[in-house]
Amino acid sequence: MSFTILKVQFVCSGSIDMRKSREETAATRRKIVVTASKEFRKKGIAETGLKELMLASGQQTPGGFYKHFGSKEQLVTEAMNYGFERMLGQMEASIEGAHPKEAFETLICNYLSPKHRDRLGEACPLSALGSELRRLDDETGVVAADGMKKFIALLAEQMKGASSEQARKKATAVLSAMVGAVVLSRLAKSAAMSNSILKDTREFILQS
Amino acid sequence: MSFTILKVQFVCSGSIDMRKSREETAATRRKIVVTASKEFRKKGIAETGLKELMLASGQQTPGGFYKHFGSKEQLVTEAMNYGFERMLGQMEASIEGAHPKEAFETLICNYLSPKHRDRLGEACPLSALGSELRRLDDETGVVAADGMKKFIALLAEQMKGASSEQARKKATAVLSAMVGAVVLSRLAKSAAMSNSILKDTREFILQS
DNA sequence: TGTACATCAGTGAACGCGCGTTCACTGATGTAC
DNA sequence: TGTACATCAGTGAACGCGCGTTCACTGATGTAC
Repeated sequence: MSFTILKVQFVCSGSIDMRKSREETAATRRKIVVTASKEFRKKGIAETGLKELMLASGQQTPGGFYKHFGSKEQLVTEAMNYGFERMLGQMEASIEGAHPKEAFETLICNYLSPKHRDRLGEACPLSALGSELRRLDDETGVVAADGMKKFIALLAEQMKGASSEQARKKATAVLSAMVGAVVLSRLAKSAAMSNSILKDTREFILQS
Repeated sequence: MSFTILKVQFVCSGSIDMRKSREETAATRRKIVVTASKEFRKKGIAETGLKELMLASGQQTPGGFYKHFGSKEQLVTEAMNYGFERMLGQMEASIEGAHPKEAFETLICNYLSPKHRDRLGEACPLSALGSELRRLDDETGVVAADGMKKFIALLAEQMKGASSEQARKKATAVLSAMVGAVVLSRLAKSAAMSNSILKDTREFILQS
């Protein structure tokens, strides 16, 4: 048996190590995007400060932020992009190999679930940030609009019975109901009301 | 013919009149609530400053704000209350005397219209502020949740064919689709896409 | 492979700015006689 | 009804605070020889 010690690093209380390896730098950048993506969805974009974000990403001070991004706006764009790709990726994974009808039901039931409602950090950006998205800069707006289009396309693909035009129209309305229901369920003041918004909308869509 | 001049007031460039009559004071307060209600919906709550709000309400400085309200939060609560009452009042007025089926269609078509989408200052607070509402203080949250409940009840009333329980369930899902569609239509980057979101959702609801 | 030096990720303090809020002041309104 | 005085809506400047952003500095990493 043989061990090769590539690197031994002692990290003390204060700031010891300065410049990081390229690998570590890339990891830090990724960490910031992922953390931002979650925090923005949880607390809102304007309400999430860069200092807080850097601390949550394992940094000790906010100053290093601008070694990775040109501005907060740029991070918002990247975080939004990551959020949509992550969500769409998970949705695609959840229906891999399933038949269209079953796949459609899986997508709707996962989206309209208490779990999705409650796990804001991992939630769909459309429902988590909905009304805020229209006020972001152009580039981020395009990212959000593209995410929405891809989501509609994913839903439409599971409607093999209908023509592609009919499928797109129904998928559009279904996504509207999904997003609205999750937004409203997070607004409800009682658990019963909140759950029933999800359930009523689920049944409405699946019976249509 | 006789004229009775009750009051002649010369308003010059600077600040001339100090203390206002009770009537004027009440008018100022009302103006602030109405202005806030519109600006919050247009630009977001965190993004709308008190100084800006006071200027838009005809005041010269922000200092007088606290003669009317204890805090910005209190104004948010009142503005939200006003916004919901106004919207629900207009909706009820729009279907006065109509038969249920026709009334239902009128509500859906007005809500899912380009006019409603574009006139943010007069829009439904649920679609204008949607995802922001869940982060407001408790009192405002209750106002929003009550507004949502009243909206569902108004929709349910127009479904005389179904049992009251069935009506409530369908109304809940229909409101979800309405709110979601308007949020998404404001996110779309092309007019065609935006209009089709409204149209597709309108047809989906009315065919259900 | 070993040494000398440039690079640059992260630190920590500072910057200007606009926010919500406070306050001394003003003077017409409203009240008491 | 007329006069004297207290009230208080609105003014305008100031407050502390946290924000996004900048910058001189540090020292391990990565590069050149």
